[in-house]
Amino acid sequence: MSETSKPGNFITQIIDKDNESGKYDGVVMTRFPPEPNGYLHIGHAKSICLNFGLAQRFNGQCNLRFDDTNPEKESVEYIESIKRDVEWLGFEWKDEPKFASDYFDQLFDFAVQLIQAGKAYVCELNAEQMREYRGTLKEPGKNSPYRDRSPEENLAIFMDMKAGKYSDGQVVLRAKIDMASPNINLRDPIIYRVRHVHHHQTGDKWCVYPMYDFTHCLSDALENITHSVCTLEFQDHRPLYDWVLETLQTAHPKQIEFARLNLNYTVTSKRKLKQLVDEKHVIGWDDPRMPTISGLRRRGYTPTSIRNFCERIGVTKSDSVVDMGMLEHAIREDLDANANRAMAVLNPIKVVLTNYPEDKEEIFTVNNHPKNEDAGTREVPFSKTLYIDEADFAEVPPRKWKRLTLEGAVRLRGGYVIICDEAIKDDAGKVVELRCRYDENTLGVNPEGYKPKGVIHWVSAKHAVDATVNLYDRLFNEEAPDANHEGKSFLDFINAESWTQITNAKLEPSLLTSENGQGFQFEREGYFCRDLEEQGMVFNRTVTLRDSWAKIEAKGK
RNA sequence: UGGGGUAUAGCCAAGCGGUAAGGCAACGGGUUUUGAUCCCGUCAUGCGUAGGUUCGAAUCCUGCUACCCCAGCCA
Repeated sequence: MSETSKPGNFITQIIDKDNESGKYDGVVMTRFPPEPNGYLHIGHAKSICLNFGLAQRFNGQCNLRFDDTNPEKESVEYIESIKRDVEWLGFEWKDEPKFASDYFDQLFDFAVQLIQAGKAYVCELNAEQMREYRGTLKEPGKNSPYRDRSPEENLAIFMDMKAGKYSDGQVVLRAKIDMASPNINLRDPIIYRVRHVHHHQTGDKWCVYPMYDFTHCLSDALENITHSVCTLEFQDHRPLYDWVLETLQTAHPKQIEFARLNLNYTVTSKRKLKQLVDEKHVIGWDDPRMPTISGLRRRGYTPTSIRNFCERIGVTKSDSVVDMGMLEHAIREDLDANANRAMAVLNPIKVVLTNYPEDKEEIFTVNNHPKNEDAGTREVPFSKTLYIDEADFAEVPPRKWKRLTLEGAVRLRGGYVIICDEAIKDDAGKVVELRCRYDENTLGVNPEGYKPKGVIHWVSAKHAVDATVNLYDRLFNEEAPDANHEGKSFLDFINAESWTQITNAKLEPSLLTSENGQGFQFEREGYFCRDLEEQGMVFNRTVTLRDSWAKIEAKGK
């Protein structure tokens, strides 16, 4: 049995069985094999956690392998981002990253072997003819007229293909399997095509490139992978995976498929994410609203939270849609336990303490974390003029209101109790300033026989640090933006309010020394992180706090 | 009768013939200088459906239904 307390899944059960039968001598080898044609997203995180997690659990190792057989769509930018994201998630791949293109020579030799064994042939049908000959889902295909060429002739042409004597699309190499197979993948699948394009790793060495089905299984075999874990849509490819390895008599990893991650209120398809970037619906792959690893990182998600999330959603073969609330829970859980608290006023309104001396200043020492004393304390300056949030004052308070109101008292977090005497309004009737009194006997203690119901956050006006704060919300206002909505594309469901920028937020001065990427809880507001890229005071809202007041308020109406 | 898969609560998910774990969400209540956290409690006589086998079935058998994937020289 596996030696870990972490919950298993159907794959760990399979490996447990393999180990019991001594099938792999107990040495488990997995791999994470992205094509470098985009940035990694939360769905990849599931696969990464699974593959690297399996290796850890069974004292094995996991390779990072770039499945780079279609160079037109790929780039080194993507390769670099993928390495960075896997590392950031906290995983270590075995040795150097691998590339399917590292094996192009060997793959070519394997193809030659197939030709010599009469198991592959060069076909000159064009794409359209190929489709016709393939048959349909319900009807068998028919043999290509080129199917019975001699191995000698096939080999000669294949060599010419490699030598560049054919143009793109003119000829392909096909495995000779069964055109009548009910599994379309077995109807003489193409294993090599001619593509006169530059490759980011091999340059201009090749003008023939192997297809996924031929490459993947052999790459796995060459790397001595024991368990090749992939997503459900490859189930139908497994017979082909097995056919290639059996025919070529190589090592034979076991392909196991699991259900890919779907999250509601977002999209997790590289194609759609790329479209969002290319058409500038977002500012880039790392836009904090994107479900990409880099977007989540910039949003303030931690590696721990993403790993916990992946562990919690489980691994099965049933299609499912995980609630975004699960992901949000994971980051709240981590940040609540580990992020320092700070005060930030997002929509400031001025408060003047009429009975507080004009030039007086005090410094309050405040705990950085309500439970974790090791987090230490910080100093928060106090003075006669403060900012509080607009939302924390109501001239006519609703039912169950606990915040500031005319003639009402409220505690300033970490400071005094204040009472509001007057609300000054502008010509439009909007409250622009509050005149309040403070109770000098309430610092750290409650007034005799009385306890204010509410506590609000604040910042000393004189000491406040101006900041830009980005408030993010879900990118789509439809649960299943990719589902079939007649005549509508997922772009039609982009949430216009997914990004709100506040440029006049007031922060407590301790935040001046924060670092890029550092996460905080702005008390009573949510979790925020200092933006990774911007040099100034720019904070991104990672996620709001749970808000039971919103529910009470909604009920009252 | 193309082939391959999957069905357990609003969502995710354990379960592997012995009488439905856990998490998220939701809903009550308690603590609280964050309407946060935390704590306590409620939430499937029911496992897609209809039969069958069995002392006993979510688990085994049979039939049905729904949903997902496959006809790229993409992965």
